[in-house]
Amino acid sequence: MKLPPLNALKAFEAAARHGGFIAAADELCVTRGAVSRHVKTLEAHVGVPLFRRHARGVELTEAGRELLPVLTNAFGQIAEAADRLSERATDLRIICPPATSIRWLIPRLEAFRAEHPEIRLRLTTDFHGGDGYVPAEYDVGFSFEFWPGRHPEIENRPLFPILLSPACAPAMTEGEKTLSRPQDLARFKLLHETADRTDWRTWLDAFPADGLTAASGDVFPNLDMATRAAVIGAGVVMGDLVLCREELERGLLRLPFPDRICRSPNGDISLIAHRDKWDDPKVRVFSDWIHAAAAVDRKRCASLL
Amino acid sequence: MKLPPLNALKAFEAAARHGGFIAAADELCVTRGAVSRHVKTLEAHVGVPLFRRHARGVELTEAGRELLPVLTNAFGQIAEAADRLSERATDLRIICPPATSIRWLIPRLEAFRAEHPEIRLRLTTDFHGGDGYVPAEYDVGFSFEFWPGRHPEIENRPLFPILLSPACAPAMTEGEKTLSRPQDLARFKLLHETADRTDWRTWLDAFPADGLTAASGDVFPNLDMATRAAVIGAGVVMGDLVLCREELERGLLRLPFPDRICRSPNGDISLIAHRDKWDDPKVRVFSDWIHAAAAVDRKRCASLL
DNA sequence: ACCCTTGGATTAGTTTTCCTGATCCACCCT
DNA sequence: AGGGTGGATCAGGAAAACTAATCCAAGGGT
Repeated sequence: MKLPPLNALKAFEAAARHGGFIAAADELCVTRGAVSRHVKTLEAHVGVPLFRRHARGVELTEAGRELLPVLTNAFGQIAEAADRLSERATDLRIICPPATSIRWLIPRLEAFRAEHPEIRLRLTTDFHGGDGYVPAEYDVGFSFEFWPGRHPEIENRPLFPILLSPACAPAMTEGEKTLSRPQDLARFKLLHETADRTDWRTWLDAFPADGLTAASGDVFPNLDMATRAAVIGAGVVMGDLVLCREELERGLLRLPFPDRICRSPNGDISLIAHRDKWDDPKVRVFSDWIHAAAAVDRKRCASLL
Repeated sequence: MKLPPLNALKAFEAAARHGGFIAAADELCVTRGAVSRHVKTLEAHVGVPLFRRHARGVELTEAGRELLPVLTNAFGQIAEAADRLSERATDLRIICPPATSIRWLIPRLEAFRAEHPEIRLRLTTDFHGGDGYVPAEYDVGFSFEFWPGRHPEIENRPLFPILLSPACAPAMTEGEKTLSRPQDLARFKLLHETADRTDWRTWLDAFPADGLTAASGDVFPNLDMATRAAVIGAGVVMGDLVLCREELERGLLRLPFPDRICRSPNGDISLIAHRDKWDDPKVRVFSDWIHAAAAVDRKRCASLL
């Protein structure tokens, strides 16, 4: 199991692949003499000739023909792995859940790209898989501040709070059958961002309403879609005041109970990353930039409570 | 697809596998400083740290953990291929058909081994496959001098002639129903070394006997077994005078027609090898030795005709 | 038959890489 | 606090790889 000189192997592989020493020398940016010597070294090491020399070019021997594919394959795998690693150095891989991504992150990313063109962003808009954020696949993620069972080596840095209050289309708060008291909610469809209905449960825990539970209503795959459903009058969503700010400002959604705002028990929306990742310069740049952007929302939230 | 420095990769692989630079340095027979430098070179090349340095030893980063198995696998494949090539340098791979092997080659090989302990022989006793002698698998082979469809790059070097004459157990040539004239063969079972019965057809072409054809008789997988069947009185084999010489001398077989000896149309038993193989020193040594051994039989044959 | 081109081998001398050995440093363990 | 372990660093020297020039053998073209 003693490995031949690796550079000689590389030279042979190039020569065999090209069918000539000159072409190989060209690829390796050396002279043909260097290739010739490398091949000779390798032949001396394994003890069998790998090329049959003719006046006009070389031809692989049986032994050489056996060796070539192994080397081409091995070097290919190595090059591929090295490339993947290099991508880590330049690319910043981000994972962000749908609503936060489409409503908060993406609108801000263009400015980041303009300021830091040297960092190539690769955003995945999705929930974290069953195992949560995986350091091997993503450099940073957006998630809750608190999450049961999160790996202890993963650190989070809070961005802005999650403020919850029911939100609905303006038409619902007008006319006869208006939505003005919590009890009125029983007459409307509740819109849930998850099947477990934690959104409404949390709010109803903070502000109980007679006989009202979170059990009823329609379920959506994420908060963005539940919010959009509320905009088109399908029901009342448990709005995230940061993420649905635009609809509130444009009058597409209204808060029927603006003094009944509670915070998610999962804490703030946060940047999460493996302990070591924070030392990575591109992660530091991104984190700093994102925190500056989030500071605006954080201040807005403080004025709401 | 630019490959990192290969020696740095090797150093990293050893360090990662051992979990420490000192152990790696030990394996590579260098100092730990050298390993440290190699790893640093590699890290600079791919742009990401591969080890997390602690006061007490190192630990792979996510990136390093991704790279290690690729390298271990790639180097393993290379080492394996290199080993196989090295075996070609020291081993002499021979293929020889059964009768020639057991009756001629093997009895002589022990002497060769004693004279040339530096050459490791690997003998395969079998017929050549459908494609004939394959240079990729065997250095030299024993075969007929002439063989239709043999690759033109394969050269043969004749060893000794194939002399054919019927042979049978002594009892058959004695007593009443004796085997003394060719016509008497009709009363005995013919023993064939192949299903196509070329052995007897060849001899009957040379020495026709009234109404006698090679169509009848028992078939054996090879000449050795057909000859052994003749010794125990199962019938008359078309004996190869070189290969059944021992039985003839010990009186276990007799030639009922000692003046009716013909040569095989396939020419002599020969050493065959790919054109280039003959330049290989160990092939040359073997070939010279075998030809010297065959010269004895060649001379004996000359006196028989 | 001649020359010319092509492609590899060889070699002396230089550049580059690699390694050593010493020293330094950080931390753990007692 | 101090000894021990494991890695980082650096100057100097050994080893390797490379270049450039030259040589050589075999086709191909005229």
